[in-house]
Amino acid sequence: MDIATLTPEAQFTLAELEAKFPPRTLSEGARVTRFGPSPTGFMHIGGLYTSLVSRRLAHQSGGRFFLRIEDTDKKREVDGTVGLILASLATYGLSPDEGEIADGQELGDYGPYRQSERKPIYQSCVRWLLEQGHAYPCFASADELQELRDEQAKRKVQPGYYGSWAIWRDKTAADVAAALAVGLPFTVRLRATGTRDERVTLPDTIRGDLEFPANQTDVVMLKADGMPTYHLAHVVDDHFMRTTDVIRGNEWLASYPMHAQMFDLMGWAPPRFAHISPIEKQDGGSRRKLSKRHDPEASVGWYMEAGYPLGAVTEYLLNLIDGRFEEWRTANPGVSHEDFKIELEHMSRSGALFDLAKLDSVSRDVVGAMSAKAIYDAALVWASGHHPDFAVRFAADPAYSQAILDIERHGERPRKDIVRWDQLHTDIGYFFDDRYAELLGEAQDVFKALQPAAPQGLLAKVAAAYDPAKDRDQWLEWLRELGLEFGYAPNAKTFKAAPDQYIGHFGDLAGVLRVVLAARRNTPDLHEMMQVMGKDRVVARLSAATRW
RNA sequence: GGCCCCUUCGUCCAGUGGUUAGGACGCGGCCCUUUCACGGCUGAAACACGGGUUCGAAUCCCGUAGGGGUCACCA
Repeated sequence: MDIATLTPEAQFTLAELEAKFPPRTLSEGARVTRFGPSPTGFMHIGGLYTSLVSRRLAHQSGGRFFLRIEDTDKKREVDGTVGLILASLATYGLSPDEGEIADGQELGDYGPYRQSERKPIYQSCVRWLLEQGHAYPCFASADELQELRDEQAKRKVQPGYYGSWAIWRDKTAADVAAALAVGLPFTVRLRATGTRDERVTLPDTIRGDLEFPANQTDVVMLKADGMPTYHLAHVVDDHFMRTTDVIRGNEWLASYPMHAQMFDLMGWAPPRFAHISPIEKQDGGSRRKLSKRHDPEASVGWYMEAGYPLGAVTEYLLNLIDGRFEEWRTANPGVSHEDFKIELEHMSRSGALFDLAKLDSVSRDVVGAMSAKAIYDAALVWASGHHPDFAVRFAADPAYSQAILDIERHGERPRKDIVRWDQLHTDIGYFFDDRYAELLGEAQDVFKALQPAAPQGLLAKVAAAYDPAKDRDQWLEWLRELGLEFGYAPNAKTFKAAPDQYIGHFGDLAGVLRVVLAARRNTPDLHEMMQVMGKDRVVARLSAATRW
């Protein structure tokens, strides 16, 4: 049998490949990690999660994090996905050190970083395995394989291509030559070496030692189109790309024995493995993986659209990765989350349930720690892409917009009322005159509902006497006295003690001013709000309201 | 079904033989207060179950149950 015809694209000897992709020269303890998405349409939050773990681990150890596009299944590939993956990673500050960084542009010496462009490498390795007798061609058709499985199901034996079920495993060279001669399509399979009672141990960084039966399945390594399966590609790539730590989803746990066997047959030392549990979602009585079909929040794009601050998503994920993050964050407020060192050993073995309420809470804290300028910049970027109307208003007067965001945000206990950028246009819209005008009708209804606790005369007086130079306490005191003249109790307690002697209390008065100035009853501190609005705007709104 | 993984408040984590089982989010109450937000105090809320081992078990062992994964020429 002519092995060369089975691997037509093989070009290298193993020694040549070793020389081409030499071990990396990195400091002791440096980890090389990777993210290997397949471009099938979107970027899953789990991919961001895994990338975050991998990149952190590499960088905090002085190593490297690379991106490898696992596009060996051309049928499933969706155009544009690579761009989406690159953009998602970049957005969250997770761009790789190596690999594809832009359309057609690659960084690093261990490429190409698209598996579809590495066929010669895979086939070279397979050729070697064929030569050693560790692999063989299989001409079984899809139908034949199906019959095999049906038969196995009928006899209630392990399904799969193994042992005596592996019909092409021990065919003669003549049989192979004959099949080849009639142009039958074929795959190349591993000649499994595992015996019945043999066990293999996986020293998992997160889970500790795990034991499995040794692999006995003659798994496909090369598909009929000459592309590698995940199994072969993983082994070959992580060897020649010199990965030290494979961090992947726990759905790969079961196939570890195959991988271990392939590393062994190739004569390579396997990397360290860490199998992480996927983020799950409550579904009725049970939990399941976040799915693209049913859960919009499974997509990284969802968080971008919803206007979650980038740091909020990252910090929430960091919480799931390492429970000590929260404690660290409390002890180090305002410090970049980049400074937190994760430890795989602290990752939970069970899958975490995605909790939106917790994300929101983390987001509140993240935004709370941001400066008005930082919030402005981030929110404007978001608005430009997702809420153009607001973006225009917001960008018109940056100083004004930032002053708005700075209200009650500069002290020891900043406001924590912002969760996502998309709430901004409703929360602070009234500061902008055009938006305020739109809200006026509703505000007047509320105002009227407040009658008789809304004396226009009082508004006129406030407008006439408004002096921005007065500090908060002075102004409040002044207003309190004015309110008293108009029948407002100085505080709720006094009012409650004698409700029939007053038309309301100071809080009601403040409420009236809020409705007039902001077209809503919930606003930040009145005094500070008025300061930011400026005297002209305040007086104009108050004066106009005397005619409501 | 075989193999494998997982199991502490609703959720995310602490806890590695002796704790009133701790924190965070969420929820309730109280306080602060010009509304909202913040903040403070406080409450309800968990060791899946059954056997062992031990003076003593959330912690160790064995079962059981439940959940999840995997058994493709998909990754």
